[in-house]
Amino acid sequence: MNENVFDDPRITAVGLLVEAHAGLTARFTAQYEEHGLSAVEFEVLMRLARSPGNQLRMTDLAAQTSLSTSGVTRVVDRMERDGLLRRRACPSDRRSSYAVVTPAGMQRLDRTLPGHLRIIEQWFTGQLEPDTLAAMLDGLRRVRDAVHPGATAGSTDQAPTDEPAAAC
Amino acid sequence: MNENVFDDPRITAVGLLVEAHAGLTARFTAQYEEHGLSAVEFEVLMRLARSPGNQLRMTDLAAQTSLSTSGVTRVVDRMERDGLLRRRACPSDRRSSYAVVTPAGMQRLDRTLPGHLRIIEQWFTGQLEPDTLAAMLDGLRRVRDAVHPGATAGSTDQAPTDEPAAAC
DNA sequence: CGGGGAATATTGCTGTGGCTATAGTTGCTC
DNA sequence: GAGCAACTATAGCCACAGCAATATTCCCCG
Repeated sequence: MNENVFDDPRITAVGLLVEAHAGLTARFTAQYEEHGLSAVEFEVLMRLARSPGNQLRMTDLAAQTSLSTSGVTRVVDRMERDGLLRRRACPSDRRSSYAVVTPAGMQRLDRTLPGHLRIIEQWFTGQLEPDTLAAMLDGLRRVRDAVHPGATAGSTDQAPTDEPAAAC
Repeated sequence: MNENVFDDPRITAVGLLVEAHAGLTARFTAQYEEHGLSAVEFEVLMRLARSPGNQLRMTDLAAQTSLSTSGVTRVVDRMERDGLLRRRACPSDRRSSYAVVTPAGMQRLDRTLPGHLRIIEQWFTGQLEPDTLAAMLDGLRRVRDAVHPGATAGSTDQAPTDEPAAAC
């Protein structure tokens, strides 16, 4: 039934997009692993490094990545074992703990980023105008927020959004 | 060390892109699962449905998706159990077996595609000109081929590329 | 106070997928 | 024709991540 749906050019576009998406994922993953990182580890490292003090509470880290809280627990376990991260208790709330990037972690990230940039340049150069790229990233971000809210700002109703809560 | 790398606008762009990429993946995955499919299951279904006879050898299916051959074995196991696919022995080569989409599988794909198209439209509409989209998809495909060759054509040196080898 | 509900991190269980070994098949060479 | 290398699919073992349950801590309302 419905044998020729795929002659529809829109369906072909879906195929191309899925294929392209898978290809980009594979490319990124390969580049991460050249530097001994998995995709989620890179994501974690980048999120932490973009945060004040290079640290984030476990819950916030989960909200800002594609991981669940239990996933964050285990990734941080591994990365702590590998010396890229360090756990730090929050003195003002003994439930919370912070994941902090170690110097080794920052160094690893620094080593990984140039190749990453190279992929992106090689990918976009001559294909998109900067304005179009900006618009596309905005569109993507909006789509993302519709599904995974709280990625760009603090996620909980507590307020470590600006400052990590005093000495925390 | 190197505390302020992330003030570099290029680094910000990397962050946005990674975030956008993760967001798009999450959006797609959520839509797949609305219809009881995982991302790889959708990929498999689409690949098979785009192939002549709605079928593909296990090896070729692996080459055209982001899965290994053992991964394909297990996904086909599940989808066969769910009635979306069917295994079919190849009479001319008793090593090979085909995965064929069942009517139920085609129906499932047909039900999933409209929502998928809706996401893509909602995502691109007003953001990109058709020419730019085409150029970007081409660029993505080139990047993909550099890492995961053999995705768009037959992958082995045998020749089921045009016709499924006689009665196969 | 103090008790109940919310929040936080972790652990057990399960499902999934990659890598490697394995068994069966094919084709090529001598 | 026999032997051998390549190919195909699968099974075993491992790593990884989500969901649900759990323990601890916090906060608020009485």
